[in-house]
Amino acid sequence: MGRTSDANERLMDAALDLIWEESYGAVTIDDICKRAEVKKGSFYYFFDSKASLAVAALERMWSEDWKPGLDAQFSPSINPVTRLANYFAALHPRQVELKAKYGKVLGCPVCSVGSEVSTQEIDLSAKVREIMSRKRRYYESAIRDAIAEGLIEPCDPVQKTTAIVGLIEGLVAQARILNDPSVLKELPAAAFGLLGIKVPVTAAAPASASAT
Amino acid sequence: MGRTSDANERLMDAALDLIWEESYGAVTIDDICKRAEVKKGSFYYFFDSKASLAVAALERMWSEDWKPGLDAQFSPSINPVTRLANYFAALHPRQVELKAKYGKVLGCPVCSVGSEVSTQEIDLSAKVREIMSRKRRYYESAIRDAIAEGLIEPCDPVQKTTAIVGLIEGLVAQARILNDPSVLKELPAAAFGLLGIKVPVTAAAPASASAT
DNA sequence: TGAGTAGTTGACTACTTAGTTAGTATTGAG
DNA sequence: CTCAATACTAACTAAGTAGTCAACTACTCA
Repeated sequence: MGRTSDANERLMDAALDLIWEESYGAVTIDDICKRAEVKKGSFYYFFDSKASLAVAALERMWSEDWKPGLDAQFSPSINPVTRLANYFAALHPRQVELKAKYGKVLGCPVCSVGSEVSTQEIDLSAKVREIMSRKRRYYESAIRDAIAEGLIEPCDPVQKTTAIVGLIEGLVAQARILNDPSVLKELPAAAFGLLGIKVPVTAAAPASASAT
Repeated sequence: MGRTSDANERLMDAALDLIWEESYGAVTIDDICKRAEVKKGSFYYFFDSKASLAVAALERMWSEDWKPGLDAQFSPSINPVTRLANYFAALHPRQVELKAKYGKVLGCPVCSVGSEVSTQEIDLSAKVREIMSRKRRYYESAIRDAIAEGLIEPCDPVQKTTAIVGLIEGLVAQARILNDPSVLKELPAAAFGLLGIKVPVTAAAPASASAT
């Protein structure tokens, strides 16, 4: 039934890259079309606006890139403290890699876009909140398991997760602003301090995830 | 000698407000001129570009609003742990107040702008880094004093400050994204956990600062 | 095979934006 | 009072921007 195309995927990829490299507001529909090698008429064939493209692009990023990696890293088969330790330890090399590839520390596209558009673009910020909430569940579940197994001292896992998310986001944002991934080296120790663990369990798994 | 004016100050105030309420990229020079009731010709009489106006506006915000408040709150005459406790405790009511005034949680303009423009606008992001670095010194000094006075366990104050800054920024950003100041209620406990203090010294001073 | 459908295109409009300029108004110092 | 420094303005240009559309193309499946 008719012609096939991957132009919509090229558009989502181009949009995500550009928004990540620059910012949501700095990227125009023309820029996205140019990078995706798609004419503007085709853009409007697939999407209503830059905001709706961004919503689709973020959802795609979640399901294609983030979710699979997080499912593996936060597998309940892994010791909950190890899950967290591996995840925290992976953030620094990840941003180093991004800096090597793009010349800049790019941080987290979801948080950057979220902070930028939260007072406008309601559909897009709803999607950002949705993705952040999905990601939160991995941390929260690990923290809950750690408490149940007596690996960390009892606490409210919801509050602890909020603090952990804040710490991660904040350090990642700092790394972007300073264009310096090294602040993320503090993350494992700081996060474990926050969780009330003195000696972090040193990572055993291969690490290297694509999330954030 | 010649005509006097406060148009440049009106422009800086308008720019800061608009950028804070929306974002750097979403605000145009025309918007700023309209809010400041200044014609565009006058804008270009005082400033070269939106970026140079933003640099001036941030510097003005620092010297007029932030510095005086921080100097008072972080006075060396105050117990260092109390300095931090009061500061942490003030962030939640501050964002509540902003939400009441503007209808939205606005977060921190410096961090938001910094994250948005860090990969472009080099002068503006240099100014952001400068202001963040100035603010950092207040925390760092309090942490150093607290260590010296044996109020918190010995640690590297530079690393601890990085973690504290990350936690604050991250929670403030979350509050903006969720349009909900209540995540900041976690800040004092989380920050003290990070610093290795079990029972935060309850605030004694009047609180209410304008910073962040 | 051919017919309908999914996708593509370039040229178009209407509008917004940054930035310029030539001339005008206001002020304080002398 | 006056004149030179400072500030202001309306009207302008050139470029960019979102969004539209009618005609076109190539694919798939019946």
